[in-house]
Amino acid sequence: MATTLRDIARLAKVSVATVSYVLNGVAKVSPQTRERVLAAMNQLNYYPNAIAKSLVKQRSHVLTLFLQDITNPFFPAVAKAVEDVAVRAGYSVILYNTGDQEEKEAAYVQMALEQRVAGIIFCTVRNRAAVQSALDQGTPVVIIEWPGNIPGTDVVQVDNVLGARLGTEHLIQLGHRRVALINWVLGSVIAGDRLKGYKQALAAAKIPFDPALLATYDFNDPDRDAVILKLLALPDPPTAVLAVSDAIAIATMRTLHRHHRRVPRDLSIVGYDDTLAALSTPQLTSVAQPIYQLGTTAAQLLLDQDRKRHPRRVTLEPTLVVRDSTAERRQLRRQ
Amino acid sequence: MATTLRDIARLAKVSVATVSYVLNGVAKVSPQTRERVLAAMNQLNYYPNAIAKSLVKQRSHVLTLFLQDITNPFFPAVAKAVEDVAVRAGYSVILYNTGDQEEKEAAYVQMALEQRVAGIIFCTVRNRAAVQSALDQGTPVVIIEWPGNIPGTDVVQVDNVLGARLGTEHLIQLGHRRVALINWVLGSVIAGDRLKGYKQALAAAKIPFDPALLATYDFNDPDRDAVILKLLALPDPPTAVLAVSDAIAIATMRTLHRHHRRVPRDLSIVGYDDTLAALSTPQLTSVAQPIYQLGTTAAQLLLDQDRKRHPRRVTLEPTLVVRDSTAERRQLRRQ
DNA sequence: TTGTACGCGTTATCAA
DNA sequence: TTGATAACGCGTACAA
Repeated sequence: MATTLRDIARLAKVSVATVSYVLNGVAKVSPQTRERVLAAMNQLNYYPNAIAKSLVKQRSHVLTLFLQDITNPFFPAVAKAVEDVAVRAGYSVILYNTGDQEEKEAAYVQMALEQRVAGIIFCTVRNRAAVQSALDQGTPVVIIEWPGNIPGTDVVQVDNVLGARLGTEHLIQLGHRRVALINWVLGSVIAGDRLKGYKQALAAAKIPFDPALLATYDFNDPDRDAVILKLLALPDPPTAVLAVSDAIAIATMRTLHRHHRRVPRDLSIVGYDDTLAALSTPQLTSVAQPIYQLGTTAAQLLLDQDRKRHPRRVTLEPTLVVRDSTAERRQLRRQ
Repeated sequence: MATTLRDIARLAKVSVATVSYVLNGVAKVSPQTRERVLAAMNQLNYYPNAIAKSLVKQRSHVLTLFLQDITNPFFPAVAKAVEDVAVRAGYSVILYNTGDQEEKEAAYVQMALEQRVAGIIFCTVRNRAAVQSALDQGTPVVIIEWPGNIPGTDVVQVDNVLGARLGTEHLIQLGHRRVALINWVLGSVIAGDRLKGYKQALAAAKIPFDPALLATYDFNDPDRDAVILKLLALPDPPTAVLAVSDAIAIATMRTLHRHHRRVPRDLSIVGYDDTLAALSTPQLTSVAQPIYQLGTTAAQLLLDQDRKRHPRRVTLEPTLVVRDSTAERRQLRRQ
């Protein structure tokens, strides 16, 4: 059996209250008793029982991080960041992979609430009701990258319009006028914002927007490479591509390779996220998201919530990392 | 305030004990009272308090996973696997990144023990004392990939001798006789086992072992590429390379590329782990580790420990995944 | 089948 | 500066 405050009290010939005082430094304790208590704790190899503490405080020293899938290269850095901040404040972090499934989200929120966790960070959510049930139960919530508004939650996000604009502008500055955008299936706010940034860059350079240069990539589609071939088959094909993730960019490069287009000689490519960018050959130019900072900010907001009660929204800025997958547009032929 | 058993008991006009019974299905409760209680629970939007439950049971429904760095592509799959098994059994998973630092390991073990976690999985450990303190406190421990013996712990590992042998044999079968091994700094049991497997494959093919073909790669060394150039500068240079991780293989490929060696035309390369292998160009042939299975097995062992009390050791087998980075040895010149 | 009462290890509120 | 003691929410002998 683990030793308890009572055991120490007995050994040190004081009351449990006194032991608790020296443990938490909350009340004045005379140096002599303090010493006696510390000695007893040492002798009995005492570990405080966080559970009992939590029962009194009605909150455990545990944060919860919800994400879609830790196996997706975007998330590990978030998890690391949250843990770094949490641990420094004496909190542990529980991780839940929701797989973007509403039922799992609901079930895991339920588990988290039963544990009386000190707060929840959603890095990805679909189930608004689940979020709401956490708020109803009084658990602080921070949401990462969810542009929808849920009153009572803090939000941390990255400026997606700016990111897409940066990537597109870079290509335009290299002389490209036919820039394709390979996006996710439209519908999400993020995909919409990326498109918006892309259009802004075109407009600023007075390049007309051509819907034919818009493609939609879906990893679940067995015929997913068709959209890329379709771009290549255009009468006036793109000389550059902005992909909305490094994974898509790499998949695109592979398809291009198979069809004897060379990067960046024949086509320039910009990725997004800067997670896999350094691994590919050639190394990808990519729009870097401040992923780690996303996590630390979220954790800080969460741990702060008691003090400042108003919902807050923090927007971080992406940056462009130039590597080897982008180059000046080749002049094809003199006219 | 959250609603408690007492609130429900009051509303349903029964005792708290009865409410507890229907909650856990432990004693016979008449259908009528059962219904009344469930209705009351529903009406009051009751969340069981896992903390109070844990205090009684002296164990929380939380597992702990220690790993070096979730940002390293080996670990996310382990984390996912552990979580999948844990959640199915009603457990949550706390994650700690130790960064391979003994002090952090000790501090996090302390935190875990204070939380009275139901068990700890170490996927990476340096600090034997920390492990021991967990065992002393009666917390079940499973260790992944640690060949050292700590009595009282279960161990899950992958056969590293076999893995290195598979990779080397593949290259030998392709006609290569000069196969380099790019290993970590020697000293760890894993590095030793990989070397052993490499030697076994050479011996089986009656190829003499040449220490000049052994290299040590260290990502922290600013001059880390020198070891590769040294291999290339040998009088009789290797035509194939086995690297002990995909990351090293990719770094090697990049260096080769810079020095105008083409893969697999001039050199064949085999990676290890099969984590990044599919991302590179050309895609890497790699020794695949059953990473996910490593995690599920560890979690199952942990959740089982109460029943079977004897320490167990499970060894899983790696497999070879052939892709585009290996090819038959070119006949350089007819003699 | 149901109720009473105690214990789990702390913190916190009083008194002393 | 210390000590008794009542919570905290739940499980569970034991009694009814």
